[in-house]
Amino acid sequence: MLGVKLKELRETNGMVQRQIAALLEVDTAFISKVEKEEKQISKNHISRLAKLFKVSESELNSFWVADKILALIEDEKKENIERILEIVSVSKKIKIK
Amino acid sequence: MLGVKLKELRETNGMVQRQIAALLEVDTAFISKVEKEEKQISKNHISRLAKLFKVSESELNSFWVADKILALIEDEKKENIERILEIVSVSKKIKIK
DNA sequence: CTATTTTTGACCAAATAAGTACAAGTAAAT
DNA sequence: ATTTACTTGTACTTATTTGGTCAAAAATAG
Repeated sequence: MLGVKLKELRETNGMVQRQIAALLEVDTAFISKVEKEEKQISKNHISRLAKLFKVSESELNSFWVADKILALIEDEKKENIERILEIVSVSKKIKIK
Repeated sequence: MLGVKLKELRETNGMVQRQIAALLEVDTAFISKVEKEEKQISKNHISRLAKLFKVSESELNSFWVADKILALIEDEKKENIERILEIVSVSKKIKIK
């Protein structure tokens, strides 16, 4: 989710992975894996990326957390996921669209 | 969530922590912390607990995963949690009650 | 062709999470 | 009142995960 989004943002801004890597002070190989959703960036990179691409930091952050959740539930059956999200939303008193 | 549930199950079955600890082959102190939600049991203990208490394994498992998710989102603002769960449910094509 | 960008796989270090050790506390039973 | 069974707090160890590197291979562009 976030990886693909970051790749889109990078490309619409006409940048190459090396430039993103330089900004975050990480290896380009790592950026490649992030964009292919093989690895996740650490949370503290998000604000820099949001500033770079001029997008909402909390929106990027929401995708970051969503990715973590998706990793947690990836082996669960659909019916169980429904139940899990119900437990979470009830516990947090939240209604989901 | 799960810790409290396990404590209730243990008590309605008239058992003490030491017995649960013996079943899972862990320290009794650890069980105490699990019930106080200070630690989480590892996922592979769940089937043994489900059998012991004769409850649905997938229901216990759902609470286990929900606990993980709750830990992930505990610092997020309510509005962001709504957004995050929306992203997850859309991505998994799920409708939440 | 060759130079640059992206991808891959094996590996590593630091952080986090699961679990332990043990002392000390509580409550009940004898 | 003291033994016994059970629970909790703090601090420690161990296992697992995760964020990241390095070198080399594969695409892509010029």
